[in-house]
Amino acid sequence: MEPSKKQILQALGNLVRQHRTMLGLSQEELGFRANLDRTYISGVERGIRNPSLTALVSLANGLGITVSELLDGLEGMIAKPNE
Amino acid sequence: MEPSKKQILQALGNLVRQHRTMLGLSQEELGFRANLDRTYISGVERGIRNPSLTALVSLANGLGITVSELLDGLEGMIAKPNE
DNA sequence: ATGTGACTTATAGTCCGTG
DNA sequence: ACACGGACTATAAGTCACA
Repeated sequence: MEPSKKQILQALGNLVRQHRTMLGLSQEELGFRANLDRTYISGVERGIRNPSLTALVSLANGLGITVSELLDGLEGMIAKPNE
Repeated sequence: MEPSKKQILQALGNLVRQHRTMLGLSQEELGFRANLDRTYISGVERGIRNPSLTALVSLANGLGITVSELLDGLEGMIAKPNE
């Protein structure tokens, strides 16, 4: 089964928020570190933004991790009804 | 030092091509598996496309790996003049 | 089988605000 | 500190014909 776009983006949002709060950062602070707009971070965490690879690298950078680390476990976070 | 957009996209292109050829797939076959146009795959491998997260997931899917696995080592592939 | 240029439509990403 | 919206510009998505 192909994961839906919505599922993918929500999984990303959860991962970003998880990492951000683990570091005790505000969305604003992460935005500053990642060179991305505050409202954009908000959109990513809410699962309504679909960042480009370069934006993902910026995000990971702001979180002090690699993009591979940021996305680790993403597919596993997607609910699989029956498999 | 912040990696440039060009460096990031070329690193991705190398990774995709690496994985694809390792599987003995043509761009066309990968395109079919990933539900992406053949010429889009070509653009990604040449580093002139900046795929969204959802496109990256499609690509990884077509390669039979996770998006984290696909992007593993990306930052390390970027030349670091002096560090 | 692939590289490439061109093209239209969708959306990434920014900036201004509000509660 | 964050969710959310409107409006905007830059760029990604997706496809095509041709070398």
